[in-house]
Amino acid sequence: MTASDGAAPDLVWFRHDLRLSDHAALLAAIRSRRPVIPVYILDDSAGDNWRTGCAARWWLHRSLSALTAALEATRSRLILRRGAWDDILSALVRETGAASVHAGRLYEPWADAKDRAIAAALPVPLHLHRTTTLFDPSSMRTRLGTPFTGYTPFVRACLAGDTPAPPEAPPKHIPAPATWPRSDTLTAFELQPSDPDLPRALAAVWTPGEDGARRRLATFMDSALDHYDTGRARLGAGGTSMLSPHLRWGEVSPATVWHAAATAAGHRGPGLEAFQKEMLWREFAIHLLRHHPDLPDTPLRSTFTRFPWRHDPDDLRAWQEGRTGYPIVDAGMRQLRRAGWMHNRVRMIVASFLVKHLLLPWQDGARWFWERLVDADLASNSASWQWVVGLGSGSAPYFRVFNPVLQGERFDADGSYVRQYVPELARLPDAFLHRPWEAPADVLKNADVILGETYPVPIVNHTAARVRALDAYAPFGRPDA
DNA sequence: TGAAATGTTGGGGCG
DNA sequence: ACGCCCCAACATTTC
Repeated sequence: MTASDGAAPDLVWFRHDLRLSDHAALLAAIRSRRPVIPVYILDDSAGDNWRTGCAARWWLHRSLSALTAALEATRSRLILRRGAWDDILSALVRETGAASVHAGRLYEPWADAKDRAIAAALPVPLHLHRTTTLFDPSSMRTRLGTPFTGYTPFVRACLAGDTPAPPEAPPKHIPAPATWPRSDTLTAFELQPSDPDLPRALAAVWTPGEDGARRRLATFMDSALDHYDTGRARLGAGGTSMLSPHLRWGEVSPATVWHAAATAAGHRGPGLEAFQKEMLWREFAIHLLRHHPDLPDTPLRSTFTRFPWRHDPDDLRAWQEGRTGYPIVDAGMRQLRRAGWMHNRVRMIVASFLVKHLLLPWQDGARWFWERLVDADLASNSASWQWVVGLGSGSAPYFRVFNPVLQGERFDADGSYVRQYVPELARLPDAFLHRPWEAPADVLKNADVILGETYPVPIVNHTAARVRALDAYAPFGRPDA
């Protein structure tokens, strides 16, 4: 028997912070010197109409499994429950006689009201901690006291303030309660995708959980960080950190990543600076969502609610399934389906293609990404789509239309990315890989490509689509006009 | 974190 | 030697 046995426990409610290291809520509970009961509650109604997508649910399943194992290694447990957050928490407090609840704060539009309601309903205090961001997205303000609208001033403010606090080590010991409440099984969460092939494809790329995150971070530090400023343009694996899903689920804290990078980059070079600025895009998106609750659905420029989006289910489906006839677009969309992830450069290319070449609503693209990305995050996803359409201040101007051929040739010059995800084009020579419709008949024949049969003819002509997009967007003008 | 059209410059071929 | 044209390379502007 330890001193803590029999005392009222604290609940540590895990949400978007599925880790033991640098976890402010967990550490606060341990410092209270009470027994700790770690809890995860699956509430499918919590995200309003943004229920966790299928790829992200796969990730969550694996991450919860990893967190359970990590807690059991410290002789603790993870209590799983399915149901409404407030109901389950009230029940758990009642069952366990908990003295308080500690959790990481969320910044989604619905989170505040929900947490306030929970706090009001609970007979014990709900303590919220910052576990998912480097800076506090609520308190950051311009000199005028207004929220930031542009990325650059936001970055200046981040870098002018105190550097993020260094991460804290994981607890060596998590005091256990005398008795554990009952737990659902992970299987009962029904997080596995209906497509039986998806888990194998995802598992080939990803290792969800804190250990997987730590390995991914270490690999990135060793191999790519120093040249990140130029190397991230490479579309094949190895140029980027691929930490986004680990950060999304909080398997590693942003402070851990930030400080690891700053320490590992032996010389403070452009690689480190570029990487930290990417992390600040993530913070900026959270800041934006914090102050624009309708960011996921509603254009930041209200005039765009009247934009004449086309409605063409066939074109939308061709885009989703990666058969637009533009190899770089199709490669990206197929990487999304197979790996639950896409290189950021390609996200911009395919997004531009949807909203410019096809004139289809960005909300449809955002929804598809939401369903298919393992790193699907409401803030980053929404902000990025708005950025591509040209809706935020400082975002892409309306006349910026990516040419998928030039982008492919510039960033996938050796064709390895397209060949990996569009294997039916693999035997085309580099000169025609990104423009198969221009290949002479004998070149196509030698590569076993039959346009319109083994690979689609482009669903739109680039030049015509570009003109159409410029005509459609011009009346809506510049983003900051 | 564009692309395409248009403008400018300078070298080389050629009559 | 000269003017002319072509065109690549680069810069500027326009969408």
